[in-house]
Amino acid sequence: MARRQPGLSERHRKIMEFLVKFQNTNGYSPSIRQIGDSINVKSTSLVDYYLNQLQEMGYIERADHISRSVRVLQPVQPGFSIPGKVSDAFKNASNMLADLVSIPIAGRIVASAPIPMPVSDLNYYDAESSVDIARSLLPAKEINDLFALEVSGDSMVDAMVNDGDIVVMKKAESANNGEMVAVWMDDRDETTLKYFYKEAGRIRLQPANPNMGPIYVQNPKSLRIMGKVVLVIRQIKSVAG
Amino acid sequence: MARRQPGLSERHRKIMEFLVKFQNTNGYSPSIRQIGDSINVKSTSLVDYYLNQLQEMGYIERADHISRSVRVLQPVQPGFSIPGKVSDAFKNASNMLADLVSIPIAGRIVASAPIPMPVSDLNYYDAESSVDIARSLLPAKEINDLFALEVSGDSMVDAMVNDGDIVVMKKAESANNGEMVAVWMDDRDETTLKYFYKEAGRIRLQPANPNMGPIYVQNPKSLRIMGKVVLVIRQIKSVAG
DNA sequence: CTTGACATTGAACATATGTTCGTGTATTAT
DNA sequence: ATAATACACGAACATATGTTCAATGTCAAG
Repeated sequence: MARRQPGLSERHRKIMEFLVKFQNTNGYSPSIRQIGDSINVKSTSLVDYYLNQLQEMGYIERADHISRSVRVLQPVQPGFSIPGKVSDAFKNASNMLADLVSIPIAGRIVASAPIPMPVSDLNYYDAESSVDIARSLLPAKEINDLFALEVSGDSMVDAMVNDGDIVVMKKAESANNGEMVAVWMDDRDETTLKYFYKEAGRIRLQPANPNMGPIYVQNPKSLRIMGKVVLVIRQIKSVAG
Repeated sequence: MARRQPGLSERHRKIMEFLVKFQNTNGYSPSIRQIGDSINVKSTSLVDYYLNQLQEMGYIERADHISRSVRVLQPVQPGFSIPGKVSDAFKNASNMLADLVSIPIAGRIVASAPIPMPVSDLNYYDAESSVDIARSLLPAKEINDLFALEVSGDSMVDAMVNDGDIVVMKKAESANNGEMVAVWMDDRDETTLKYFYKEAGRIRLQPANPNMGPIYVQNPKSLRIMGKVVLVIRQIKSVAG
């Protein structure tokens, strides 16, 4: 069977090069078909195929169903590798541009109420307030579906989260083992932040604070996952008891 | 007949602001309808109308019939307008410099050892490792003397700081009441993070966790303040018990 | 040679998105 | 008031653009 070489093929490189060039020239990204033209491929599906690969390899990022949403994350070194200085400069240039991500603060998170979700699926942008985060602090991909909440009250201390902290989360309705999630528990009528573990016949919610015991939930339906926690930020502003 | 005010209306400003923000967040431009949403306008034609005006005034540029092709040419200054050159300089300066601050990670912070301080006073910029922080997250002034430490072990849980967290601190040998400091306590032989309060005849060290009691230190000399804590960052990487 | 993973094609499809147009409502100069 | 201009709405439209699928080609390992 045919094996694919690891890394980038010639086509991959050409696409990356084209993306950068096009973006540089026009200020926006090319469409699938335009990318196809650049490598003499007439079928859009093949381009899609390549783009998916590039995305999986972390070179680009794109938003589903959104026109011209391809972004170059990682510049590709042309052909061979270029000695240090030059490629460093390259890298910096691209860093400068893409490094800040602005995340809307959707509201406050309190133990006694479900968490507010950003209005509509879209990245709604009602000024309001937002936090700027360096992209390097975020888990690489998927900058979409991120939103932030400000923690209100001391009820999350067992999650190692304090009053005033800012929690950056990603929208989600399910979670994998070991991920920290914001969940609403029907039977307790409260929202908490816990590490999520699906075990035989039950779900274990483990507090971040290693000194505290887990909570077990037998009925998965009494649990509503609101999102995955991605980042917690605490700005010390000289306060506290 | 109705005359239009020269310059930008409130809506124009909002649109410009939205364009920049959206572009910053998503890496591509918004669609006409998304722009509409941002200013609570349901008709796409009106947005088109505004965009044409902005284009004529030279603030943006767009390509006919091409999705999400709006580019911001000239940033809008809040309030009044600043003459050309100056605002250009402004733009560049604020974009390139003001946004990101790179802070060196000086080492690890453990309860059982004094904290490592950055070599030499200079903000040495030697690869090693560093964290990028949006300037907006830092207490405005004095970006100098900042350094970061990675927390090792669970010994800081009563400071609401967990294993793996990154603590950004500012060099200091004294502190004001209410500031969170990293201190080395001679008699206990350990480093901790606590809120600092100088009281009559003693010093009170208050843990961040509101459920825990303070520590009192009678002899100020047995206490060495290493720095003030400015920011705590926790990246959730899907782990834990 | 056969097989199965990879590569490619072309076409159909769904919808996201810019454009146009007819109409309606303010605002203000004359 | 009248008229001209600016602002606003929403629907209809055309098409630009991403997605999907079935079919076919390719090539190296078994």
